[in-house]
Amino acid sequence: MTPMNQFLLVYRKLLSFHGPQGWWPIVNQRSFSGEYHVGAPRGEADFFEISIGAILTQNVAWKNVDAALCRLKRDGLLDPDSLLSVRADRLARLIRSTGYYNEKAKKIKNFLAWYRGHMANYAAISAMDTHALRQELLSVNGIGPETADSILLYALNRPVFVVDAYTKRIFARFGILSGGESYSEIQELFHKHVRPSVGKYNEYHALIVAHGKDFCKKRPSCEQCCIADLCIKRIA
DNA sequence: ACCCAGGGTCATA
DNA sequence: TATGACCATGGG
Repeated sequence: MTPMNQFLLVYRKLLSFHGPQGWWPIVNQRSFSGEYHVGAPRGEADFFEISIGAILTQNVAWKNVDAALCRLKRDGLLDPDSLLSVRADRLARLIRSTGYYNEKAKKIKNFLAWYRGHMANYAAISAMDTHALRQELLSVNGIGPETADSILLYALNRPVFVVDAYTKRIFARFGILSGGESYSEIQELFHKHVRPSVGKYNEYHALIVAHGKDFCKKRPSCEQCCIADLCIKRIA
């Protein structure tokens, strides 16, 4: 009997301990197979709102992003044409709560320029190959690997695993990773060991973030942690 | 008064 | 390629 895939084992433990996280469009219904149905983003509006959210949430708590998105909606600005025409300083003021607001206002403008430029409209994007699309996103100044993959997974329903600092920290703590691996090396491991599934990748990343905030912080507190038995470097 | 949050870019060696 | 400075608010 082969030992259970560690990546799947951790997924199951995190899911049963924390429960479904309800990140971007999720229905949260259990199917008979035990999978979660993820509400696929439908159309340009979902794609756009999730992409802007992915940019705004860089290195900041989601709560602050939600407030900013609400302000943009309130002023009727959360669509491509409005955000293209709004002045950068007004945009920055509206997204103040997300921190780095001047940088992020530029990033949003850069994303929009790409979106409206060189044939990259929604129909073209939807038809694009995932790898080519990822390269396109990475070419936008302000969109790095994690944001690009978040957009691919959560806004465009592509089976791409999103790696973040928690992922590295948690998996290094029980010896699957050394801690020195690159983003793409870690991503390849997940792609290899977790069968491609938009729903599972969606939930897994959200669970890792939830777990990281509660337990596997920089100053860890492994008591009551559902994967404490897997931790090699257990502190306190 | 710290520390951290659903990162990324740029300059430097 | 690998660090370090920088961006900056809000909550604990």
